[in-house]
Parts: sequence; structure tokens; C-alpha cells
Amino acid sequence: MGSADVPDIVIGRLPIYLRALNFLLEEGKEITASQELADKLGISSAQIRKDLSHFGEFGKQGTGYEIRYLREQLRKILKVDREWDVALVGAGDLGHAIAHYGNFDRNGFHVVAVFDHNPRKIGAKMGRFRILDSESIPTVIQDMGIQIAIIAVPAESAQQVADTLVEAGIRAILNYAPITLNVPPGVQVQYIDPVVYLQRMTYYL
Amino acid sequence: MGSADVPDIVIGRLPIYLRALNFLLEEGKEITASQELADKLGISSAQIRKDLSHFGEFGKQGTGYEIRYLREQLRKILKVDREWDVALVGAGDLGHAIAHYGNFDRNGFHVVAVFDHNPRKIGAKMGRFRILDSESIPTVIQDMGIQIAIIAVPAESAQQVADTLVEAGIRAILNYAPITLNVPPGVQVQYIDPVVYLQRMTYYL
DNA sequence: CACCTTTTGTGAAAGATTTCTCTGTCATTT
DNA sequence: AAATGACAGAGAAATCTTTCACAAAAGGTG
Repeated sequence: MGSADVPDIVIGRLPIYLRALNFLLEEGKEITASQELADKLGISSAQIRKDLSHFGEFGKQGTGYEIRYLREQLRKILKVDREWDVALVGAGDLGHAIAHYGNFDRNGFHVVAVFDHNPRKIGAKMGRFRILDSESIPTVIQDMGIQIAIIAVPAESAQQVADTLVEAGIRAILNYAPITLNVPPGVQVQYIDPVVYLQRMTYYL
Repeated sequence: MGSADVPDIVIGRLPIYLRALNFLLEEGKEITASQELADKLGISSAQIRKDLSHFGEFGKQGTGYEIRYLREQLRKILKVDREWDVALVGAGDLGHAIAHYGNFDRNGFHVVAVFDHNPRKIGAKMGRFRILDSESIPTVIQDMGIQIAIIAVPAESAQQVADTLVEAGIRAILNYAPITLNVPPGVQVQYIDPVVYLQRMTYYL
């Protein structure tokens, strides 16, 4: 129990569980069981129960889990029972799609600042956002106390952007640039490189 | 050796190695060592060597790996030593960004058909693509012999789209919709849900 | 109320993955 | 030509993760 050293791989599955619970709730369900989740997610029911057992006892024997309650607990564990401000660096096609991606807001992640290096873009509007100069990253991040950033710049500049962000106090980076970032310990990084996923699948074709 | 049951987790790292090798080559390097890759990627050198050992012996003791050669081998293993056609379903903001994402083409993945359900969009141009009616998915996929598809539609319609794609002969799906898909065995699926990655990081904040 | 069914939580076992450690090879230096 | 240092490959060991299997709890049923 307690958050003391729960395996990373377990943490990685919690958002999937949370997503499934939201889905079930929308369907009007109130109660579910590890087996039902397992069927939906392609994960064994034992694993789901074991994963949850790291954090406490959330179910009722013979019945299953009260969806609303379990969801609330997972949200607390993942710290998504609150709103998070997010900085976005890169206002290209990708940045545009990210800035307008409705699921961020719907899940409590709010893009509150968009940066770009291109003088042609600085000051321009992108949807409801005014594009800010990358030079102002340190001040804006610090003034707003932003802890999470999304990198959507070309691979060439990603490391430099990451350095600036970390320096400014960012503690979690979602990196869309196809490059492994070097960051100090304690800074979280997650990668989204669609090419990597495609290459992983072609192996099996 | 041979492709007989190499752990999935190993396959998942190969694209990362490949990406790093491309990077080193662009930097003008010819030779590298497992330790150098390890430093760059934050993976142990032993693991890199063990991973590669599943497929053969690519290095030279005392020297390291000839980058160009190792890259060629990895490309063969991952079957990315050829070009792949890709179908894209969903012509919203996300689909737009995906259709214009240069890294796909640069890595041999070519979007050759874009589908949408919206009558307002069907027939319209999106960049260099003419948006096709989702109804035509089966015929187009089959006629063009496309094996890989990207789903960029809302969660509500993703499962239905996946069913249609699989029915049409698609064998690998990159799913941007925030929902776990149910597909028959033998069909590969990879997921990209940025919210999941953000939630995974907030746990540690 | 006793019995039956369902389902959780969990220790133990099994399985998978990573790291360790050592041997042997290669290139370079002396 | 021998010595040295660098590094791959691989078996063994250690660690981590998943699955198994079962006791206990809850609710429903006759």
C-alpha cells in the first residue's frame, strides 16, 4: 500500500483502467468486476486486481467494484483529481492539432501557453491561442508555475527546448519529437513517436 | 536466432535503436558501441547487446558496431527495408496533422488514402489528399492491398472503424482514439493516447 | 438460516526480463 | 611480437512481473 515504490509498469496501466471506467460509466453502468475490465482491455483479471491491490482495497467480494468510487480513487492516485496547466512548444501542424485536441481539456489538462521560434508565427493567433516567443519560455513557465510541457518541434531542436523547459522548472515532458531526450533525474519524460509504433508492427507482418 | 519468438518487449526497442543509429549516421559517425547507444538512450549496454543477440552477431569485439551495417540489419528485421502504404481514417484536426506528418514518408510509410464519414468533407481536398467516403474503405483497401491503417476518429466510432478495416484485410492498426480496440488475433494494434501518457507522469509529480 | 454462487485480495509459483560477469576477439600501442 | 585496452556475446544469477489457486466475504436463494 502507500505510494512507496509501486512498479512503473503498474502505474502505466492505471490510466487505461481509468479510461475504461469512464467508458463504462458513460454506458450507464454502476458496478463492474475485474473480469469485465479484463475482457474489455485484454489484460488478465488477476493482473488488474493485483495492480489495484498496491493502493488499497477498492472492491467488494462477490460483487465487484463500484465504478464511480474506483474511478475517484484512481484519479486521486494519478493526481488527476485536479486541473493541470500545460505549456506547448511548437506551433506547426502537430502543435496545431495538439492545441485543439479536445481530450486534453476534457481530462483536466489545459494548454495555457503556446510557444514557437518562428518570427512569422510569434504574435499570431492559432485558434484561441496567441503564439508566444520561445525566448519567453523561462519567464512564462515560471510566472505561471507550469509543471508540464509538450514538445512538438523538429527533432533537431527538441533537446535544446527540453533543456530550456527543465531549466524553467518543468517536471514532466510529453515529447512528440523523434529523439530520446536527456533530462536530469526527477524529470518525467514520455514519448510519442508514431513511426516507432508502426515499425514495431511491421515486424509481425 | 531466427525470428522464432523474440520477446515483444525486445521488438519494441528495436525502432529506438534504429532511430539512434540514423541520428549517429547523420552526425557523420561510422562506428558506435553498445555503451555509446546506452548513454544516448538511457538503456543498459548489456540490454542492447542482449536484444541484438536475438537476431545474430552484428558487432565486432574490441571495436563495436558498424552503424550503416547494423542499421541495415535492423531495417530488415523490422521489415522497414521497404515502403509501406497506409490508410488513414478520420480527416479532422488530428487526421490533418497525421496526413502531413513528414516523418512517415521519410521512414517509408506512405499515406495513400484518407477516409472520412462526414458528407461535408467527402470529396474535398485535404492538402494533397482527396477525402474518400468511409463507405469505400473495403473496396479501396482491398484494391490497393493496404495492410496498415491509422485510426484518427472519435472514440465512439473507433471500434466500428476497426471492424471495417480488419474485415477489409488490414493487419496493423495505429489507433489514436482513446479506447482499447477489440480485434481478432493476428491483427496488430498500437495505441497513441497522449492523455494516458500525461496521467502516467502526473503520478510522479 | 444454511447453502450456493460470485468475486475480491493475496501468498506462492511460474515465467519473463534484466543485469552481472566472464571469456574471447580485435585493434592499437609499445 | 607481445602487451594492453576495448568491447561483443553469452551463460548464470538476480530481479521483476504475471499468473495461479484458494480462503474469505458478500449477496442471493430455497
